[in-house]
This record gives sequence, structure tokens and C-alpha cells, in this order.
Amino acid sequence: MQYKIYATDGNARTGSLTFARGNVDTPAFMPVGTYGTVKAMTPEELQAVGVQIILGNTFHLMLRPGMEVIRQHQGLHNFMQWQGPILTDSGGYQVFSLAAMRKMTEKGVSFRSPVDGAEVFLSPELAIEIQQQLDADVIMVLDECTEYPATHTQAQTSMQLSLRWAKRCKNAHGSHKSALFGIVQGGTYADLRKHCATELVNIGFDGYAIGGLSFGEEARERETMLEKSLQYLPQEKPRYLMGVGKPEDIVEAVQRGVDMFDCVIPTRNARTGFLYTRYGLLRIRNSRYRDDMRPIDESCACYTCKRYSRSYLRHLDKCGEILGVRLNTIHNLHYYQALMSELRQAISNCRLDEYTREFYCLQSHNAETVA
RNA sequence: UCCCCGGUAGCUCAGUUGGUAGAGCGGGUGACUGUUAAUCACUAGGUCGGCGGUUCGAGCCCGUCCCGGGGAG
Repeated sequence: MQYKIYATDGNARTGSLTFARGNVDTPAFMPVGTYGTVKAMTPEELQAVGVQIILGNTFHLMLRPGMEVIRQHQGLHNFMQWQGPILTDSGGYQVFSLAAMRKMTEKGVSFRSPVDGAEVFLSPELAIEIQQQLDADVIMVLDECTEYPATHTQAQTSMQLSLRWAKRCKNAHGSHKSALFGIVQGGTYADLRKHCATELVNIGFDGYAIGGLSFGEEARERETMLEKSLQYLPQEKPRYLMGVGKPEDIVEAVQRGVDMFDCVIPTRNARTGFLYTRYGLLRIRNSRYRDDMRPIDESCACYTCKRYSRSYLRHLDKCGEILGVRLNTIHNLHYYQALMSELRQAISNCRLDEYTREFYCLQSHNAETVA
């Protein structure tokens, strides 16, 4: 993997990541494809909305279908027929989100499979081995997401374990061709964020992620922690804000120098009828759209907006028709990719501040009453 | 004409020995941030077919009428 920065605007940067499987323009948004599919989308549909890289998941794929099946396909790309770059998460988030069932030790973590209840063990070394077998283009260290809220001591203990695991991941990775990213933890404590970032840079990674944010903290606190994490990372390496976020979260993070994002919001919310537009949110389930002949967004160039009325999309949603899920997902992913493209353009033109002002101004309109 | 069922929320139905009504679905609204999510949460709707009666108190008991389903003739 190579990373080139083409232009900067304040702390924001635009550039590209080059992989054997293709280029990724940054700042980039990666849709989440946990089980070897971005839910409801074919690879062709992903490409059509401008997706260049997707996220896959170690934890889920090792449980189902299991690594033997993936090996038969010679990796995740062939298995799911996505030939572009893939970044895989290490399973660290599942350790967090399935917290009720986990058992942490220095060696690794064991927890119950949500598939069949069997006990599953994951160590830093295992997480790396699986991601290599998946043949992902970017792989992540196994980390421990710190709970929110956490005391300084709790956050410190957790972050230090993540650091020791990061070191083991780096050793296990060896000279493998995939890029390996470290993950900055440290909860909501600036000194811990600084320490973690600095130590990760000493170990040396191909890129750096910021983890453990958007766990319930205030936006202001989140932005401060993001700044504190980014501050100690090398300019020339890509920065990835994990699991974020809403459109405004992304705009804020790009301003602060983040290059990569992933989030379930555009895909999950599409399935529950939350549609994003430049004029803000639109809840297609609402009764006001029963007779609304307009597209979701007149100014949107996506497949869904070019053809279908709000009225039809509401109808599909109310009937639980699977096409509604697909059309909504196409729209939301298109919106996210268009947002990223506009951000890149704004940085190139050195007018990110202006773009951001316009972004908030348009968002403050009520999409539910504006065409 | 007689006999037997049934009539409770928009729909399908629960409602214990009489103590002024509930569920599921549907409707409305809101959530969702490295996916255990086509998910979840909240909420609005009822002179319990009508009219009388018994009772401190009736969706539950009695009388009568109306409506629907089945049976007999």
C-alpha cells in the first residue's frame, strides 16, 4: 500500500491509497460488509455509487462460513466477488459489543459465538492470521475498546493491554504484503490518547486508526479526543476513524485530518427508512410521503432518485418489500460517496471552510419539506 | 318458526369465582456510529351490538330486541 497526499487545507488532506487491487481516493468512506456482503448490494451496485473500498469482518467470517470455506475461494475477494480493496476489522469491536459474554485475559479473549453459542477464542496472533487468510488489503490489530464512561485507571489499563496486543500483532504480521494499522485507544483522556499514539508510532504501522469514539460521549469531547489522537501521528501515514459516523461527524473529522471512515449508518439506516440528503434527514416511513411524487432529493444523481418517488419508496417500506431496502441503501451509499467526493474537491480547492459552512446551512433546512 | 354458537381497538381475538378492559397485527412517532439489526422503542385508538333489569359494583348474571354463522323443519 502506498499513500500520497495531493493537497491540504488546514489539517485536512486529500490524496490516494494505492493497492494492487485498485486506488482509493481519500478522504474515503468504506461501507460495512460484515458477513462478506454490504447488505443488499451487489459489487456492481457498490461500484456504481462510487465505492472503492469496503470493510469486512474477521469475527463474523471466522464463525460463518469459517476459514476453510474462505480458503477454498482463495480469500474474501473471490468469495464475495468484490475485486477492489478490502479492509478487515480484527474482531476488537465484537469483544466490546458482545461484552456480556466475554472473558478477557492477557493471552486473548474468549466469548460466545452469536451464531451457535459455542465458546470462541481470539488472540492478537489469531486475529492477524485470519485476516491474512481472508487476504484483506488492510488489516487491523486486535484491540480492546474501552467502555464509556471509564475512569482514568480503567482506560489506562485497557489501553495498555491494547498496546501490548498491538506489538504482538506487528510481530505476527511479519513481512506480509497486507498493510497493518494500529489503533489508538485511551478513552476520553488526552494524556492516554497521547501516550497510546506515541507508542504505536514507535512500534511502526502502515496506518493509524482512532478507536473507542462515538461510544456515547458528547460531540465536543469526541472532537477533542480525535484531535489529541491525531496530533501525535505522522502526517505521511493514513488516519482512519473507526465506526464513524453521521455526515456531520465525518465533516468534522475530515477537517481535523482523518482520511478514512467506516460506519453502518448509511446501510443500516437505509433499512429502517432513514434517508440522508443534502437538506438533512428524511424518514421515508412518515405518513407525509404517502402522496409525495418527488424523488428523495431532486439534486441527487443516484439510481433511486432518478426513477422513484417518495410515495413509492414509502409504499415499499410499509409493505416490507425487499426492493425498498435495496433502493434506500443505494441512495444512502450514494449520498455518502458524493459527500466524500465533495470534501476531497473542497480540500483540493482550499475551500473546505466554505464548503463546511454551506454543508451546515443546507443540513439545517428541513429535508422533509424541501424538494 | 325453533335450536346452537358468536357480536370487545381499524383487523383477528384474550378477558380468570361479577371489582369501570388487554394482546398480536395494522396506524402514528422516534431511535440506530469498527452490524448478533429488512431491527428496536414509544404512542394513539374501545359509551365491551342496542335497551332494560339484578347488584354497592356488570364485558361477565337475567329479560328483550338487532346483526352474523351453523343446524332442524
